Amino acid sequence: MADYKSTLNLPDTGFPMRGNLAQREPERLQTWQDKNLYQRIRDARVGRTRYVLHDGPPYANGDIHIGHAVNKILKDMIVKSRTLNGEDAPYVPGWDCHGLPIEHQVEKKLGKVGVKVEADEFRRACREFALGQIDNQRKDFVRLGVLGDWDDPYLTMKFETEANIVRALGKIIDNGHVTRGSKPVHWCTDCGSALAEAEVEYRDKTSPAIDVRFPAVDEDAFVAAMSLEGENAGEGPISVMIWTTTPWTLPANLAVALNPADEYVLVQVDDERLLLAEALAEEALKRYGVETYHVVARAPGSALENLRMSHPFYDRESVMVLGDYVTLDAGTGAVHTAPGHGQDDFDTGIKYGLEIYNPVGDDGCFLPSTELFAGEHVFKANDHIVEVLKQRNALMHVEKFDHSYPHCWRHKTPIIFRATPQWFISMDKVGLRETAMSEIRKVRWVPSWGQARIESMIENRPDWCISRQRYWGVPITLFMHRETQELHPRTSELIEAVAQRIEKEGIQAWFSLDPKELLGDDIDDYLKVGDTLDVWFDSGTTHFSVLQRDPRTHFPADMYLEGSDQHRGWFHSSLLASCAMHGCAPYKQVLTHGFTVDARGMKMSKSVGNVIAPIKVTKTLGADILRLWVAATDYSGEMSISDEILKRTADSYRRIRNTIRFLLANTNDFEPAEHLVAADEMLALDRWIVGETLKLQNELKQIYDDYLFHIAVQKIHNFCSETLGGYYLDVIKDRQYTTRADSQARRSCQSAQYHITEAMTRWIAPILSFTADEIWEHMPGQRDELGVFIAEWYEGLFDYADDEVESGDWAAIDQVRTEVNRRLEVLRQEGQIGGSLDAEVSIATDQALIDSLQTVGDELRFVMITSATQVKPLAESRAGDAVRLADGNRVLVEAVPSEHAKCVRCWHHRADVGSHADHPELCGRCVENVDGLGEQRRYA
RNA sequence: CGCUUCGUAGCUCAGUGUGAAGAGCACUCGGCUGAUAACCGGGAGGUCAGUGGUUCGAAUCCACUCGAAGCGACCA
Repeated sequence: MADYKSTLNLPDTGFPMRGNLAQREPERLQTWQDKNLYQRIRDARVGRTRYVLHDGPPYANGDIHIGHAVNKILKDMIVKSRTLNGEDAPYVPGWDCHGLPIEHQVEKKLGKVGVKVEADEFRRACREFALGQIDNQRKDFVRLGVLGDWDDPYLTMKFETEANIVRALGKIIDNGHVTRGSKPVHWCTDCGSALAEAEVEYRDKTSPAIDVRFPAVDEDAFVAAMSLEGENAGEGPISVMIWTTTPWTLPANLAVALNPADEYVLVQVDDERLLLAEALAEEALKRYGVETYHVVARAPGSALENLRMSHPFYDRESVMVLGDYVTLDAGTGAVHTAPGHGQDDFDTGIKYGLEIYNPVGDDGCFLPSTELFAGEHVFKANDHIVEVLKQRNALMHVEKFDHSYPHCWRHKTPIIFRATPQWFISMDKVGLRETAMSEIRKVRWVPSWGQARIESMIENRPDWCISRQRYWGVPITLFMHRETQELHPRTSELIEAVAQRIEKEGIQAWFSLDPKELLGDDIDDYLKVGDTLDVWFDSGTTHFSVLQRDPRTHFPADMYLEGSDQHRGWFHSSLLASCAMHGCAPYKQVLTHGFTVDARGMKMSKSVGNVIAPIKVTKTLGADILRLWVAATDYSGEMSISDEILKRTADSYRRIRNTIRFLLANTNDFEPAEHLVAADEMLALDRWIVGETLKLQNELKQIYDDYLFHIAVQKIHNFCSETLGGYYLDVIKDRQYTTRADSQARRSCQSAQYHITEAMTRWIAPILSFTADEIWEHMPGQRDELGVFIAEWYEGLFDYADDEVESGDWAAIDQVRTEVNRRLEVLRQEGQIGGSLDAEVSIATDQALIDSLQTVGDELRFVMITSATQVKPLAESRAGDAVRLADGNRVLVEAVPSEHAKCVRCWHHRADVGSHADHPELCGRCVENVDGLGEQRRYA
């Protein structure tokens, strides 16, 4: 047998089947860095429409986890898809550098400030620590294939940024939003300092639960407010019963709160009358050991507002107030209220104009002015207070009570709520809430429920407390009058003077500042504020410190993109700060992604052991697999990840990779400049596939514009599997391999494959960045060494239009193909044929379909990948066995093994095999292709 | 406990009022050996979380239940 294999044009490529990503991606990263890829993309897009995705700064502490990876990869995909659109989409990464968690880390090493280390040195250590963390995170972000200005990120601790944070505060003060006031904060008496929410953990604690009498000042007023049950209102002193688990807050009591909607009853017990919530009366009285009682009057809580009681052991009054937060879970339905010791109590206090009274000092002991309990530590005072209540006959009952109670996460000791002076950004003083609410409506929220979420938060939130009593933070650079507590009249000017110093020396400039330098003679009257700013203020003002200052960006940003928790975090703080400074939102669009969970939808936690580390994935499967997972997952909800999911992702990666590999292998000898066949000279099927490619490309443009990456992945993958693998590429193999290398028949399908490769490589570039860049190097033709990332959407595709074979005809042919395959499978199972070329088929169908099938004439057999294909009217066959297709046509496929000899070259079974003396094993077509001018094809 | 979001084949996702629920992957059976640790074909697989309702008709709208996640509350 002659060797005809060498006369075939078989696929050949240096593009490997397996990506070996874990090993080869780092090498590719190095080349990107060597050629300064990011900067050169910037240069290439100068003057184009700019699209600024402003990076939400991750906190500079700890290794990156899968959530970081999702966030950065999504950002990168958006930036790259905008670049693909031809836009100038810079990416300036950032880090959030100040704040508590870093202080904790440094404290672990150096010890507490003021004890083992001076504040100045401590801050230096914090700065150094943050820098190390940034380097560590940066290398991991880069490894994920995220392109950005990694050499010059923005850091909230850069001197310049620190100065601008201070200026931002100045601007908000100038605009009249900043106020000073008291606020109850979590206070650890062991730390001697306020705790952030994150430092609080809830643990079980046993407390004394006491029921206390609050005697009515004016009994008649009570009776008058209520409706009588019987003939009279009973007799004896009236007491409102309260229940509390924190006796030590009673010295600060100023009110008793009732639920306005609940029903309260006045109960006659022996010779006194008690006020209780009706729903809790029986249980409470049982607790007091009361057996006989009767209700003498009742009223809803709302009727009792503003009535007055005597404080149980002080000579002052306590007022009846109303609060929706009062519940009937436990107690008496009447809540002892100390505005200085609780959030609800504080809010109520503000509402009723009560003093925010706090008799407790920093050390957790009652202030010297506190009657009866001066100097006692609050928790130790509990017993004393119970004792006093007993003496005054105010105590009705006492028992042990187990409940969950806030504790300091470091000391594991119970903490207290305590009002302290703080700085606030007022929500309503100058209409900040209103501005923010109206700005929210101008922003595009993706998904749309993000809007409702942030609206409800802005609507309900209290004033923003921006002061912290910390070391590692941007200082609140204010001078306050010692007597009047007023800000210095030259505050604006002073802030700018301080900012200029911070610009040169960092925040330490403020802490080291001798106020005299700035204040001169005012020094005696003014106090230098020692508080630092809430870290959310740092990141919340990056629209000012970065977007408005950095020439690489602009304000407002086109996009903020973070996890859904940031509606309370960065989206929120940025909106408020921007509205307070500029009166508008800092972003045009906000995109939210969900959290990563495991295969069962459970959140990842170290203790459960279901954590997947992104860097581990890059080291095993490669960053492109992780990127593909991010892209393929619908980020609007929870994002599941597990080993199986990653394995499936790797499978679908291989499908895409191999499809492109085949395209490259088939165009190995193709030089577009020389061989590209003009559209109107290409075969119909080849023009058709280019048209399909264009259709998909147009869909993808829209899909990328809508940030629906998971839809893009589905479509691209489906295109590879179905349209290409299962149809087009399968059909053209014969022509690709067997026609003459330089024939129009072959160059035509190579041209189509070339167009597809050009287009598809760009499609996947935002997602499979490493792979797309690798493909680019193997693609035919001369191309830019900057690779795929500089490319814009491929313009070489064209619509399909044909007078003979219409688009609908191809669709019809494809439908029939499925029926042919079904029939061939039966023969195969019966052992009658192996490959489909062993068979000859006969298609009996309705006239409409016959017309479609015959548009491609004899070449139908190539489309069906059979040795012979015949079409005939259904009437000439057993019409009853026909199946009905989706379009209504009936079709019956008959198939038999071909009786003809098999051509050793093209494997078709043809009658003319052996008819040529020089090539006894070949069919006529192959003889023509080997020795003659080559066969002509028109359609397929 | 409250608010918000989500729950479609083993996996990732389409479908959001009307033809008997779709795709790819995985699985399974088979083919090819000229994409070969690749490729092609056939097949099986779902009471659309559950229950009840609105409707001629619901995976799709409403209510409740269960499960998950985020945020908040955990308080007297």
